[in-house]
Amino acid sequence: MKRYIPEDTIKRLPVYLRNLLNLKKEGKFLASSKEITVPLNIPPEQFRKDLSYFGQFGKRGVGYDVNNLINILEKIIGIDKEIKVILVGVGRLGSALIRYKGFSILNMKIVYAFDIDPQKIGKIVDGIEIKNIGEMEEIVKKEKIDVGIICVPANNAQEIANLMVNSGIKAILNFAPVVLNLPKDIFVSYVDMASELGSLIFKLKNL
Amino acid sequence: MKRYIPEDTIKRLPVYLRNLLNLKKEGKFLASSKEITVPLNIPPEQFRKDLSYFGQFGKRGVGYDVNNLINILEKIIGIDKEIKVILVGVGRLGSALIRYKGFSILNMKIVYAFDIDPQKIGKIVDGIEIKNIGEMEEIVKKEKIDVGIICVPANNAQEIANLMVNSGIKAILNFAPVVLNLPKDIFVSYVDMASELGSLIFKLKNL
DNA sequence: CCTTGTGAAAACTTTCACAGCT
DNA sequence: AGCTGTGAAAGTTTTCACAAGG
Repeated sequence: MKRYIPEDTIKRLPVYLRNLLNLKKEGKFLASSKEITVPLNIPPEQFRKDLSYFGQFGKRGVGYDVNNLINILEKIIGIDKEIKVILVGVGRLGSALIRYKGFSILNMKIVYAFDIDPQKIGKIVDGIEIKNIGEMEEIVKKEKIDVGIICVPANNAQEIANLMVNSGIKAILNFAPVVLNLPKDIFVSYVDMASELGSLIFKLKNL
Repeated sequence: MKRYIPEDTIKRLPVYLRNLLNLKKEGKFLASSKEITVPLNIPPEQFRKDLSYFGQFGKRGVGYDVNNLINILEKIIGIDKEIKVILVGVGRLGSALIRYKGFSILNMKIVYAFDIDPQKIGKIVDGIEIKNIGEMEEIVKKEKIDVGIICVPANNAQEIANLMVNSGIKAILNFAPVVLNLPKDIFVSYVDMASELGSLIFKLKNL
């Protein structure tokens, strides 16, 4: 399967965007590929090549209009309008994510949170009422939400993922340390903190 | 710079290990590369190739001894003995990580946590006393700890990273959404949840 | 006949180097 | 003169396909 856009390019787009938002906050209106990428430890030609998959957005001899490029990247990524996200599993990690401010910078917002524990249901976390997992399907369908975050323990993650797919969720960010088995039209990403730390220790010990 | 072990191979090692630990718990003593990798959505030849960078651990026509391979992978990764880790920034996310059970499966343990907020210093989270960041250097040096997790806000992350490096930390897992500028003998990994979610949304909207 | 281990080929990604516009 | 945009080259990773061993 030949892909138009390299996977690694896709991963860098939100990083570029966040950095451009920082430049904007610093009052920059114009920036060269070098200025944009040096603080990211990415070579400028990587940035230019990445952008080239989508069009030509700079001015030769000049650089990039910061505000314009922010708008363009938001459109490319698909976050020019706020994206609604649901979260399932309001444990320690889940509630930390609900309160995490980093999502809103990229125009993404956790709008509903669900749990199975009656002790948690009804409580408010950062303005979000925790709802019974049984209500998820109806809400997701009614609100046409297609992005979900899984924060339940590993042994419940597959079950929750199935429920999400049945409800119409099309993209899942999974924090449970388990690989999910899903239809191939569903997009999944994994945040695997223990593996990440393990890889780091490997490098420390071996390289 | 030619590399012995591909970066992606390194990332998969802890994943293999965790899956083998699951197989062991299920009572499996022997497993083929196929049995090991199918639940991970990884082709069996990838697994065999990955292992081949380190040696020959299977029996042709038979498969792999689960317990033996667990020991081997733990040694390869460098977690055959428990690895001590420190954490800085005991906010919502930081305390969730202190309580996270997923690290111990891979023999890693957060043994000290630090913060700058006097309100937090002295409190106990999951058996770990939160200490003043000023005590970090001495403790890290005395205990010869070389892995640290950064969970502070983006604007403090570089400062904490510098402090870690001065204290002798050699590997950093950074949860702050900012790229760190560090000496090149320091290993860094990033867990960038918002970017991960952003990439997922890109795929959803574009692919 | 099953499954591993691995060179070689294919696929993919980054880096180079320079043409082209301002 | 300076910076972008991009084919082509170099580098890296995955997949193929099969020899070798139980």
